Amino acid sequence: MEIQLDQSTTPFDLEHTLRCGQLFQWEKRGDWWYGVVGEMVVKIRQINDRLVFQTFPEEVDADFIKNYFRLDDNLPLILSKIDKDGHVRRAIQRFRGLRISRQEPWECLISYICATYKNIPAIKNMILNLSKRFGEKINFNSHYFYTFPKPSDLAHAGLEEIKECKLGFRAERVLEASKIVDRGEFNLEGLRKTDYEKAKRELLSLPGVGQKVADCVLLFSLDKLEAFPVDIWMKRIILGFYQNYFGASFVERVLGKSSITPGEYETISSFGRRYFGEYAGYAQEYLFPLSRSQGKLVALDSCNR
DNA sequence: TCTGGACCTAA
DNA sequence: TAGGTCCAG
Repeated sequence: MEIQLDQSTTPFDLEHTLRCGQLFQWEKRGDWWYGVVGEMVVKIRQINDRLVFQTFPEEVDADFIKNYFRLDDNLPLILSKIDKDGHVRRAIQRFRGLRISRQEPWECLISYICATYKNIPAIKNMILNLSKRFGEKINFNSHYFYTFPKPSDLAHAGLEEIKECKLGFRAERVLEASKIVDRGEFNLEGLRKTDYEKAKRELLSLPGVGQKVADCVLLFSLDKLEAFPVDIWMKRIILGFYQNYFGASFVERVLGKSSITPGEYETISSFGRRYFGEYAGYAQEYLFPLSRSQGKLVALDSCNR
């Protein structure tokens, strides 16, 4: 199947989107990206304005893909709203077409509980291990793929089994969170129509969910585009680019250590929401890849001095 | 509220 | 060290 894009009204860049670090279930083989979305393996590539895709074992319509990649977002409008200064503008020019994806909340929650204190390759590995062990195997194009486990699959697993997926101290948090969701005591999907502040408070009650994980789940799976997750990279970027908006002692103190307190997190995150507005999450998503590019890191370092 | 330290592995 | 969270003091 195919989706015809109009880059002036519906800009989209599959490559930027799948490489930006939000998603952990995608892999490129040759010209094609393969990923697992829900119960489906998705094979997709972009050729200029055409998005070509195939799903297995079932066929899905274009809306499935449009929903997943948030092609319903008015990206030109969003980008114009977050275009507040030269820093974001450079990011926008460089990564134009990058979109936040609309992940399934449960998978997003567990993924980001696992992401604590790990790099992306290790996170991908944990998710793959969990899926291999507790998910369903799908054979497609002579490769095996694995769906993400359901809440009940993890809730009824043993702690040791989960630990064997290389989760380390995250295993207990994943197991406990799974039990709560599996018992029906936490309605993840319901948070979609709850406002940001309240939804965040509720998420924070789950084991393994602190402010950063909560903001990621809200932004990446529950349509809270104002959420502004602050990890160590975003801390460096914001305090590098926008240090004038913070006290000098705050900047020095927070940049000088590896972790931040809840109060410091809130200071930086609420600055992001206030400064960039209702689509702050998109600003975060465009700024984030700057931290992973060598050339820009040098610029960031010099900016800090 | 804030601070320090533990926490599992592996790229 | 790595895309933090949790617990005690």
